[in-house]
Amino acid sequence: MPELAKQYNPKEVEEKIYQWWESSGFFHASINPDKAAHTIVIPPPNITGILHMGHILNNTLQDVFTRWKRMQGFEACWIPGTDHAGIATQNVVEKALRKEGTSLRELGREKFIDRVWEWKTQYGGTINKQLRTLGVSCDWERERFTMDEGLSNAVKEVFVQLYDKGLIYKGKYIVNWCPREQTALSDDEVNSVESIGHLWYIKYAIENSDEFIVVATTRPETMLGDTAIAVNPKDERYKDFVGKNAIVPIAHRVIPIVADDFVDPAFGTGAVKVTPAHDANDYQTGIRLNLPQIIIMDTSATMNANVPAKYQGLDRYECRRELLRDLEKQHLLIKTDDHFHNVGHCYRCDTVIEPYLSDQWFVKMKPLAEPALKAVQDGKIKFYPERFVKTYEHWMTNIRDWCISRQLWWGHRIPAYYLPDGTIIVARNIQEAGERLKAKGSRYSVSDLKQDEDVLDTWFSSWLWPLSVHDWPNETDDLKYFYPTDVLVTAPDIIFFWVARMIMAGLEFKGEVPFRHVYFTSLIRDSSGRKMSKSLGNSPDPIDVISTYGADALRFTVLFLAPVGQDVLYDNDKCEIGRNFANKIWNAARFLMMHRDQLPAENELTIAPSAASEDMTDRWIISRFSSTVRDVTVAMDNFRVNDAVKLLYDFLWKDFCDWYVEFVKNRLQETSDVHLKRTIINRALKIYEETLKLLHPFMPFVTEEIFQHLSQRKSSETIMQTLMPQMSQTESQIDTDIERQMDFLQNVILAVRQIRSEMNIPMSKTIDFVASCNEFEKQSILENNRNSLQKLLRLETMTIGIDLPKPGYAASSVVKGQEIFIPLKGLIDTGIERDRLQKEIDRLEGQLRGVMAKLNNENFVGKAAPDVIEKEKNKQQNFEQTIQKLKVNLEQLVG
RNA sequence: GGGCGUUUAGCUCAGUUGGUUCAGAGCGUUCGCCUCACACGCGAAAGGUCGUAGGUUCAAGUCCUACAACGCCCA
Repeated sequence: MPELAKQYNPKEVEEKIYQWWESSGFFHASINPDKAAHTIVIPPPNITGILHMGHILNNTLQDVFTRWKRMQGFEACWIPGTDHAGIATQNVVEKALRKEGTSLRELGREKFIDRVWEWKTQYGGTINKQLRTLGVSCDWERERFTMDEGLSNAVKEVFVQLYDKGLIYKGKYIVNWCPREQTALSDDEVNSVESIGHLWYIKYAIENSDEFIVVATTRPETMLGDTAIAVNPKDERYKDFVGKNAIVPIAHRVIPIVADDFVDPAFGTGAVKVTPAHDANDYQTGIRLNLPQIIIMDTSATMNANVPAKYQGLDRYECRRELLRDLEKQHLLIKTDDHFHNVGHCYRCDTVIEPYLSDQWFVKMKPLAEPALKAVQDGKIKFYPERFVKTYEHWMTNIRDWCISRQLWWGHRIPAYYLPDGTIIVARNIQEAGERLKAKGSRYSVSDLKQDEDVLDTWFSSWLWPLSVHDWPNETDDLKYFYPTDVLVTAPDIIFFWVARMIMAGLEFKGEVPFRHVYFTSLIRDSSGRKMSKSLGNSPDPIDVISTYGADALRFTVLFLAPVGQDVLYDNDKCEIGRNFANKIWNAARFLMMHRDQLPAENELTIAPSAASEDMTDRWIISRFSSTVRDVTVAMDNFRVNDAVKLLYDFLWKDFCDWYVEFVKNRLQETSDVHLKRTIINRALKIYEETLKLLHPFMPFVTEEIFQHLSQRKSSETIMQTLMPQMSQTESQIDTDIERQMDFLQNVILAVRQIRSEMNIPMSKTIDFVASCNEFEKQSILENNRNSLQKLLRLETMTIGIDLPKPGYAASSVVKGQEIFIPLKGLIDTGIERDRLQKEIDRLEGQLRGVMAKLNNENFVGKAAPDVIEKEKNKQQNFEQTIQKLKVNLEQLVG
């Protein structure tokens, strides 16, 4: 077997291993009646997207869950894929067309869509290639795309079902309009950003009078579409105005002054202009009061023919400037205040949203939301962290209808057909539309039908993802076996966009929740707590990080830094945590294998370690290992990945390397019996290999690489398909007695090291050791580990006994009631030792005071649980005895 | 304005049902080590009134109330 390099080098192993895994089909899951399924569907990234730090955490977690369950004996299936990202993708391709000097209108719908598909095959899905460098164990054979045929069928099916049930309707409605993307957006696709703007106070003349009424507005250009002025009915200032008419300045249109409760008398002047076609609130008022709706802009927010000629063709902001200038000239602009308000921006291109009146399709959400809310409240779906239930409840109880039409070409075309008379036929395809037409007894024929030009919101396909990846509405075997999924791992910012809607879809269309657990990931921020963003340039490229530190290091580090529900302050330097740990694991293997390979390779020497050859440290490490298996399993069952990672880190680094391996070294030196040597090393290797399995889901590459080196493997043998150590089988090996004994031994060693360090006794100088015990058990623990103590502490002589006489001039320590002395031979400054002892006495006396305060308190003795009182009494005794011993030692040092 | 979260060592954060020598870890700092797996390492140390003020309790980092600061979501 080739010797391992001194340092672990991820570059040499990761790509090679991944290719082997993937080409061997280790990631593939298929229906297996002997196993329970564990399914995860990936939150499909956008096909235009590239990997960023957020994906790293999210996908590492999904991989950890998948690998963990796979090694627990589940048929673990992780389904990858991408979504078609209507707006983003259309933008990218349009940009390319512009460069070529053409446009989508010039190409026409069909050719444009061909172009998008072409683009998709050539450039799309970069992210899935990048994800492989992270080591993800997705079943790539099952990769899906939201525009695939199967998924399109699901979309059409759902649209028709909901329409037939009356849950989809078309209506003229005020929507969030992005003038740049030229499409409607749903409420969730609008980011509201607090901005500094102005409040302009404008005078409107009262018809047939010299009076004026002053209104305040943040968007003066919309006055050209005003159809009323509204005041609060209780507002005394304007009582006399209600019922009169005002004249819109510039436009010279006569509009009524009306009373409506929604007007806040404290805002501005208490009189507001009403523009039903360009403001969501005004729209509602307009409906209530039956006001006309005047659309004054076209779809790119350019002023249209409904405004005075002077302003026609101007952009909304140019128009605003022009208009304000004109108002000022006419002395109609009274004042301008600075004003903070929230302005909606497009989540894709950040353009300011224009509320716009247009024909759109909507889903009625209330009937869908009710069962979805209940499923979470009843615990059929659990959220981690749990607090997101509140966020979910709030949104679900205040839900508004979902605008699902988008004025784009790239996406699922709305399966609605129009007759020349405006009748709408909704159908899965044109044939079905024809049948439905015939069933209606219409005088028209199929050739008269014209399909809706618009497409559906991308989320209208994403919300079906857990179903549609298995070709629902077909009741496929895969669907039966793999649905519902087990865990959804996602960022909390899409809880409304996606999580809530998937729950609705699962319940509505399949009658079953789509997943049982939802794990909301942390947000990755930079080291000063700012969100990572392209414009700030504070977002490291994960591919660079992986090539610098290794995928395992990055994975381990983000998990190590990411407790449930807390944001992660990330910096590339922090990857040293993971890199150093990978190297530590590597070197532990290197040590064990070097020793094993030094031994003659006789058959009889490969025998398994037996219980008879175990010493205390063996039993201790087995116990610690078993505790670790239990604690990690419990942590994983509760989705506390961060805990699991820390437990493994501590076990491997501290218990295994710092302590156990050190003892193993001494035991190997101590004996010349190769048989025994082999037994010792094999046992250590066995425990190490089992630990590697526990660690594999978190650091797949380094664990696989070492696993392959540990022994001769068959060509298809991979750690990822081994069975994880099971808590049920190891739990009985937890031995608190042994852990207690080992704790004593460790504390003796720590005490002597402390003396060495504080007395400045270098390791090159040997020292004498005297242990005066008052318990036979502790005496024999020391006796049984004479050799290890001697080597670890570099001891010249060792004297161990019961109630030994104190050496005259010695540093001392009390460990669990047992006295340890290091004779100083007069060479060392006793002042340091005196200070050290005094400090320890002071500390213990402080503790003792605390204990005594409790024990002297009648209330405590009267009310606390008996076992708690007992413990306090024990503490008192221990403290008193230890202090007593330390004091005697201190006095001796003075004398 | 409504909701949610955070506040513990210089920094980043654990601390799950109130009670174990409970005040912890990693990084950083200081001191000592090239100890034959690892300097991406080994050994040791210093460092905190647990945001503030009340309350509940025999007992509060932990539970309750108010307040403050910071952050996120919604309006």
